[in-house]
Amino acid sequence: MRTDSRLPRVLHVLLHLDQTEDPVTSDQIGKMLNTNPSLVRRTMAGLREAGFVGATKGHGGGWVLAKSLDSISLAEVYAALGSPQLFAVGQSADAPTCLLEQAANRATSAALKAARETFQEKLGQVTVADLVRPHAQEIREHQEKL
Amino acid sequence: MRTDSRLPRVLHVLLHLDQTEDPVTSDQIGKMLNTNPSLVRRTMAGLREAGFVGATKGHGGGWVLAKSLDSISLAEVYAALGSPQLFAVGQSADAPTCLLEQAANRATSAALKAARETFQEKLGQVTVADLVRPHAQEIREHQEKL
DNA sequence: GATTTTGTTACTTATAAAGTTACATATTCA
DNA sequence: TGAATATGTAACTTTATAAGTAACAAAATC
Repeated sequence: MRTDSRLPRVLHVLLHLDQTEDPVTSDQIGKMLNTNPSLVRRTMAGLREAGFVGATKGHGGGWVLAKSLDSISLAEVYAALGSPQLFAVGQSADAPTCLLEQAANRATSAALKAARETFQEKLGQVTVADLVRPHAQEIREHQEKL
Repeated sequence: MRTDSRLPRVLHVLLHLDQTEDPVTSDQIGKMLNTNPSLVRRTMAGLREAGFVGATKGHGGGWVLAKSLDSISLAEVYAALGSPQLFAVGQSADAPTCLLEQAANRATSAALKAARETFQEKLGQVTVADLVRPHAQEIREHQEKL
């Protein structure tokens, strides 16, 4: 598959939405992301369902933030996108009968699982608001060590 | 892209090669992996170049182990495959000019980088021989904590 | 010299996100 | 009310990459 760039893209959108009071149309967002409005609507749908943004139709309509960015973690954004497949690497078969193949799959899965947990942890430690507050995360991590 | 299953596949092959003295042909391996010999040769090429296996041509030829499996870590196997792209998720663009997009990419990359490090660490802690020695890894990890 | 087997190139297929098109539905404005 | 603006959504095409396939030269064995 092509690399899935939805996570950074919607983060980008959320940060922009935070900079204005007015609704931003899918067309405007599409120009920001260098893509088209239909894809924007499709991608943003998950965020709407999660209650992070609202969309209104008609004149003066568009997308607005429905929640403060400091109350949304990156992990929640990823989940709102449907927790897309994280890895390009995976197991060899679903239910191999060969014990050696099972062992190979177990080892691969164990490493991927650990990596996924790290990914989720990292995303969970950061809010969308943190992204535009450089050093905010470092400070937070420093606090955790005390 | 389709899910890359080369890592578990070659691990599977290495474990099988360890169970016999005789060379195993690409055709036989292909049947094991439910694929064809050409793909086997292409996939195994990296392991040959890394010195993990040897291949001989002609009658009675095929693939043999060239190194003990307890001296090969999973990380080395992964590297021998060319360190294939690990993630299906990635950044939005190569060099965005928008600062907010840069921030979104940084956050995404940071989480992926941490996940990759975990993945590599996990692979580095296990040898191929460990895979068929259940509990061996748990014991090793337990030792590390002392 | 016939057979077997690897090494390698070139091409096709499969998969999932991205991208595109189209249109129904809802809202606003004149 | 009717025109214009937007979303919501379905259907389709494009793109990227591993997997899969075919073909054949080179090398080794019988």
